[in-house]
Amino acid sequence: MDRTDASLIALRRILRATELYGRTLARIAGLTPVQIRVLQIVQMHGSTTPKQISLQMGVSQATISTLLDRLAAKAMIERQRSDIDRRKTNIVLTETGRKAVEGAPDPLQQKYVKEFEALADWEQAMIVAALERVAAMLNASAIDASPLLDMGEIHRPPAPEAPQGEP
Amino acid sequence: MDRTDASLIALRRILRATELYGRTLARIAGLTPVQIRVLQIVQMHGSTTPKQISLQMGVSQATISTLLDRLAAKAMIERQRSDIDRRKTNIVLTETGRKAVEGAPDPLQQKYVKEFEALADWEQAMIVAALERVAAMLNASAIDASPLLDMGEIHRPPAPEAPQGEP
DNA sequence: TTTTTATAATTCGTTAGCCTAAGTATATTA
DNA sequence: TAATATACTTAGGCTAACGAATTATAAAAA
Repeated sequence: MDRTDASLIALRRILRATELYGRTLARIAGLTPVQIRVLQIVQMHGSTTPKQISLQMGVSQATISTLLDRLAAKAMIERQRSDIDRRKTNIVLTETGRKAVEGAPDPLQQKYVKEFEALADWEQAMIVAALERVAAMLNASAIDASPLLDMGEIHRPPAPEAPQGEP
Repeated sequence: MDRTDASLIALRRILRATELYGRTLARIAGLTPVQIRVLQIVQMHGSTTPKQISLQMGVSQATISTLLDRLAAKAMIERQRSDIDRRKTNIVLTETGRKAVEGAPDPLQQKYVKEFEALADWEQAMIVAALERVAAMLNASAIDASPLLDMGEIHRPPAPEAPQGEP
């Protein structure tokens, strides 16, 4: 079989696995995959604005707005009007939200990390190199990658109280 | 940085890139990503049933039913009651549908193939090996891979008229 | 053969996610 | 100060997904 095909097939299997598994896990957590993602983003910043979230997720501000409505209704997040620039709203996790996001297993994390860490050193290195190559190829055009870089650092210590963007 | 983190970050970038890019391309084609996926599945089988499609996509039959409604409304597919088992409905592409799915660039294919094929031989081999390893790790539990394997074979010749499943 | 159970597909009602357009409040700049 | 830009929300409309109920048909059991 052609190598291009082989790589595409593997990629598709990866996409499919994460998608299906993400749905399942989200149901368990009582949240949707997207909602979990929002919570994760908020947590990793400690505090963010809707604008920031929408940029990071690649959806419109309006979408985030309603999404935040739902999360607020579940008491997962709180909106706090910024004092510096009163157009802005700081989004922070509530205690409930913090617990939810920490309890909610990350689709990738959960299923993958354990096995990855059991691999031989050279194999880990190879996989990282290959994945990064692929990501670079897919990202080659215009899609901004930097905000996502943060998303890996999930075992970062709980975010501090101090909101960012308002030094 | 930790290698596990590095691999997770790369994976996430891959997921994000395909998701965002898929949306864009779908809009161009006048179809949603999911609709394109359904058309691809139908094309590759030549003819399938809603049940089959739902299994392959991992969604419920009900979802497929409404999805097919929309595709039928756009004259992309046709429903044909099976003569063998009259509970079943065979889904076939119309001429319009065939053109749409062949014209609609596959999100992954389009963006990725060109660069992949420009890589050195050893690098291609390494990437395939790594991706397959990752896919295997993510799939470790029971998600069937076989139907998906087909999805890579997109440059297969146009499906024949003869419906499958009804020899 | 008749009854029961299983399967395939659809319909209905609901929820989530996403978009665009329009509106409000606040900043910035000319 | 007036014009413009930015941040967010609201409203309306679509797609996608689900579970439950329904209909038609097939297969198995009595």
